[in-house]
Amino acid sequence: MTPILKEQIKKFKQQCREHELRLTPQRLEIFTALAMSEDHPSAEQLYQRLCKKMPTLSLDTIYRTLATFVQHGLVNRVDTVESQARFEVVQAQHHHLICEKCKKISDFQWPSIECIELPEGLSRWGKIGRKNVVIYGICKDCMNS
Amino acid sequence: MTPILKEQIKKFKQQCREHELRLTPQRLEIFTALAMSEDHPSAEQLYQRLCKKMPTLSLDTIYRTLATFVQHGLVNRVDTVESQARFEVVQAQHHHLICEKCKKISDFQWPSIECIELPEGLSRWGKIGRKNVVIYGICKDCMNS
DNA sequence: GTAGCTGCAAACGATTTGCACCCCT
DNA sequence: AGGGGTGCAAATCGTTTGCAGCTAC
Repeated sequence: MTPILKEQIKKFKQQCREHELRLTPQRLEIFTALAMSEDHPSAEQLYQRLCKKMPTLSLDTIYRTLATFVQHGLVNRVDTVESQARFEVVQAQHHHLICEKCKKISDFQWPSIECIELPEGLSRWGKIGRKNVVIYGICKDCMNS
Repeated sequence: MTPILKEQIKKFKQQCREHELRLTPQRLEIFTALAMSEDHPSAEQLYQRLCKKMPTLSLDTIYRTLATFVQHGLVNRVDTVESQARFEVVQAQHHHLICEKCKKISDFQWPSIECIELPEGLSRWGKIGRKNVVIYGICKDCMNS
């Protein structure tokens, strides 16, 4: 358990209190598993990772819990063209690299994009919120195989 | 029928020949409807738009046809967090504005992003392909209501 | 104590598939 | 003529929901 993870869990517990969400063992396990994952897992994948440690946990609870977390802004649902939804713990603003072959999603930071001038006329569209860049490509692993 | 649309259809027919896809009335209608749409419709929406003009057309055919088009690179499946997939005819590289309230997807061009330097270290990930920016916000219509 | 959670099972919506017939090439 | 394409209906997959019992607060 890294210090970063500890910090995330501490913050999670606090956020639960703030949002009046009960801190159940299931929620804690689901959040922890998601925070430890680097691969933006689907609900199904989280279920498979957790059922050893918590055999009574049901897939429905994962779906419900993730939906609750997303609603309260603790977790992001990641946009992909896949049929299964993928999730990540909300962290600092970041962007995604998606390998078109193995579909693996990796994160990267790109703070300077916030300073880049958007095309003019965009402000006519409405209120601009967060920018999210997705770069598609082929990851190193897939290039070597 | 605008000249642009005519041109798109001409190109579409040629692409069908190149990819050895049979040019059926259904495929032509589905492609045309999608090319005329500005709103990145779902399969269901296309179905509703087409069943007046072509009452025998089935929803399955739309799904199958769209999948075929995506496979052959004539159509893009657009990333969203919605349960329904959305589609667009492949055009010049462009990016998306998504209204967080009404979920409407609009296009915008941003050619200069290609010239912007990516964060260093990204090339270590693998081969970089296309960049896709999604900006979330609130569109003018939703701000006024 | 009680409202919010959970687990179960059944329902649901989007998409896919097997099959027989059709029609583009 | 023949194989790809279509329409129909049934199956599948991811996800959601109703309900009864449980538990964190």
